[in-house]
Amino acid sequence: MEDKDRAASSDPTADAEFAGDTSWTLAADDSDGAYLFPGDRERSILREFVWNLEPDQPNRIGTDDGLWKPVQSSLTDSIEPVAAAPSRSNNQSISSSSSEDPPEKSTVSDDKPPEIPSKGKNKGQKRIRQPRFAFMTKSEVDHLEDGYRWRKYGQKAVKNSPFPRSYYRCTNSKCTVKKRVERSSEDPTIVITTYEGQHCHHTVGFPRGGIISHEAAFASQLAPTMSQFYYPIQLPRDNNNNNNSFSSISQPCQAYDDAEGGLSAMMPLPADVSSQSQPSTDEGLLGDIVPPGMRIR
DNA sequence: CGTTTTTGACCGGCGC
DNA sequence: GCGCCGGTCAAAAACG
Repeated sequence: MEDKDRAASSDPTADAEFAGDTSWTLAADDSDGAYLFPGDRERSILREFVWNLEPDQPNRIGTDDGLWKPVQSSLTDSIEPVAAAPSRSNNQSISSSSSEDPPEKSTVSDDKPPEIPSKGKNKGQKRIRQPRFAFMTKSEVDHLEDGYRWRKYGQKAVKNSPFPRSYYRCTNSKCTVKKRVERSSEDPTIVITTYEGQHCHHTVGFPRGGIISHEAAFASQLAPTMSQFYYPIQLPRDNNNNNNSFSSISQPCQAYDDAEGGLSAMMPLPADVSSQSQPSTDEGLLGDIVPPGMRIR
């Protein structure tokens, strides 16, 4: 059916040089101000990925020079990650619900009765999305290196976009973090990366330097704290941004309270990361990372 | 040979 | 109820 998928998934290896030209924009939940995007499509994409982005946010600031500016959403202090589930009627907070599955994702290994031909995953069990956030990266490389290892588990054609969307899962068997990557249909040089969940383990390290990347920090710490970490200056609403809310959404692979480390295996806090990761020479990984609004090139 | 990617099918939610 | 669409599964292929 969906054979349009394989459309033009740009060869990542082709233009490695372009990887140096990488700037990014973050879309977090409104707790720090939402970064809006040049096109409605991207905006809608990110609205879906991100909690609480106003549906009708009128103040989209997409300047001609391509500068995307942080916009204060009208949602002043609803940093509740509860709204992660878009428009569902369930009002339970995601606090302790680790989305779809029990840790091991119960692959086929378990007890899959042969009489169930379909992928009868936990039926009736409503999927509760984990906290997500997305950010945009100007890069020719689709899948940016972030210090974690990902396995691709799916690719779908995106409606109204020539570019497919790729789905990745953290290869750590105990980690349920997912990531999806797609290109902006309006600006093919922009990669929209969305993380869902939080890592409960360290990065595998980088080939050069072993620096924890910004993206990794994104993935593990999620929007509120992270954005504070990255744009301490740009955030006008820092006082509103009580990071306490973060604690409620950061669940380091809860349910994995095993020897692997649990909390102890968590990523360092962004503050720590900040002090040790100035990826000045990592152009091959995430490229030059600049704060939103400081687009390079 | 183990791991990852590819890819068609399936499933569930949502809008009409 | 039906169709669309996003997300996931899983077998097969590709890769190292």
